Amino acid sequence: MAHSSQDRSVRDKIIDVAGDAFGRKGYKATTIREICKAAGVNVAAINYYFGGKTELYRTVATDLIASTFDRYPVDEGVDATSAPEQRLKAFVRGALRRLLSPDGLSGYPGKGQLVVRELADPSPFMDDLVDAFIRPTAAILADIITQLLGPGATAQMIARCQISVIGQCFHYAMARPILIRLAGAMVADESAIDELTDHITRFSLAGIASVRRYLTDPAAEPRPSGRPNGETP
Amino acid sequence: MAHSSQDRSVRDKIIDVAGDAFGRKGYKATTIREICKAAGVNVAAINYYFGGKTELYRTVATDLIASTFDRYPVDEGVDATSAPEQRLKAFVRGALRRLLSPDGLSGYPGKGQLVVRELADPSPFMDDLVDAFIRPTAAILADIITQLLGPGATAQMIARCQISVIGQCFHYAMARPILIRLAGAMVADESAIDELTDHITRFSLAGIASVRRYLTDPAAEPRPSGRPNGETP
DNA sequence: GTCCGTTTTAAACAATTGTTTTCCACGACG
DNA sequence: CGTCGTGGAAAACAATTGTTTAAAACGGAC
Repeated sequence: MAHSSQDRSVRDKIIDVAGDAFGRKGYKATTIREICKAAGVNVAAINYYFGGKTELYRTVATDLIASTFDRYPVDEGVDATSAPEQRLKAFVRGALRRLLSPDGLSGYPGKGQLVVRELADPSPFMDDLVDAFIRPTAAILADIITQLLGPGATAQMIARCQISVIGQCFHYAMARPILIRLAGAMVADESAIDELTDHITRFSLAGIASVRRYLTDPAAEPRPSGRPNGETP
Repeated sequence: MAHSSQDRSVRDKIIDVAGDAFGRKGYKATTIREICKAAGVNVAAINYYFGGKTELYRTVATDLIASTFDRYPVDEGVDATSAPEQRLKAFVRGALRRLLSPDGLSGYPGKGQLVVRELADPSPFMDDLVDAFIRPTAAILADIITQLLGPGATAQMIARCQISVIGQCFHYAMARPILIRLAGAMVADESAIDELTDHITRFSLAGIASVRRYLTDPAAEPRPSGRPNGETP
């Protein structure tokens, strides 16, 4: 029987190396010879173990996303009975961890870029990934925002707030090449992620509250930002 | 003398077709034979007119971004003397137009995807593009946000608010494959862009105001969102 | 009409790609 | 010992790549 016992070392080594290569250069630009050279195995090994380059990529991508969601759960232990503000904060922190942690989905340079590439150039099995990981995650965020917006919120309002929240998180991962050029190296240790979490949560809670006010009273548009010194004329 | 008069038709045809191809499949996966076939020219034409595949790509990418920024200016005619709220709204609308307009930077499917790819896999000349287009744009947004935050805002605060604003805009372009799968087809006509502009501006003005309040009084954290019925106990 | 530079064409080129085939090593089991 | 099957290695394979070459077609100037 094939693929037993210590095959794992070879198989896993290939997956590990391939993740880095696919992440750094993309599917098409990555050659199996380059992967095999880095992994110290023969070119035939990939067809032997995975059946082809395409299947190897599917394995790598699925493994990477699954393990990342496993390591950084969506709700971070804050369940649906908590206050929505707490849940939002946990959600944001989880998203940032998945995206920005050195071992996460946008680790740079390396396998994390694979997810960004997947967005720019979806694989044939993008639908499976969306169903398995994105859709449940989006549902949780929708639930949180629905609570924050209160009754009367339209589906469109909820969707837009969802994107406003998740877009802030994603941008750090998606636009990393730009951000690095604009502001220098990005650090993503635990404390940096915590600070970003605070900012995005604060920003988003206020944004959602503003949308809620608009929902309640569409006539009253937000005032020109709070006065610096709280004197009211 | 080379490249005179009606060369433009051939050259422009190649640029047009190549933009679509590079956008749809990426640089590496796009073959010059495929471009030439679609353009109805010989394979040698690309080396003749552009000097090679790489230079063709550089031409296509630069042309695309430059023409888009030309068509949709950053400030949309609202200059630095206007109220920062107005300027922010104009900035957001401009960004959304550049990104989402059918002839814009993320037209789908087609040449627009090229910009998203550029972020996932920066070309050697990404630096030039950042200097020419991104940096000035970011500076304008930074100026607006600085005004909104008032005196005392740190560079880090400004930068984070910048990303919070632009991240909301970019997400519609970057995550389009996901958004389509989650919510169905995306429309991006003028009225849809206007509605998005209103949402993002409202959301962001409240977010920035909240950061400003935190700047003034770090102890007072935002309350758990406004009460549905304005009764105060 | 003739000439000359420009443009276009078809063919060939060398390099690289993913995949397949063929062969060798080696340990288990009868 | 012999046999067989599994895991791995080199080589060969067919297809495709970007690029170059060399010759033909074109179009105005004189």
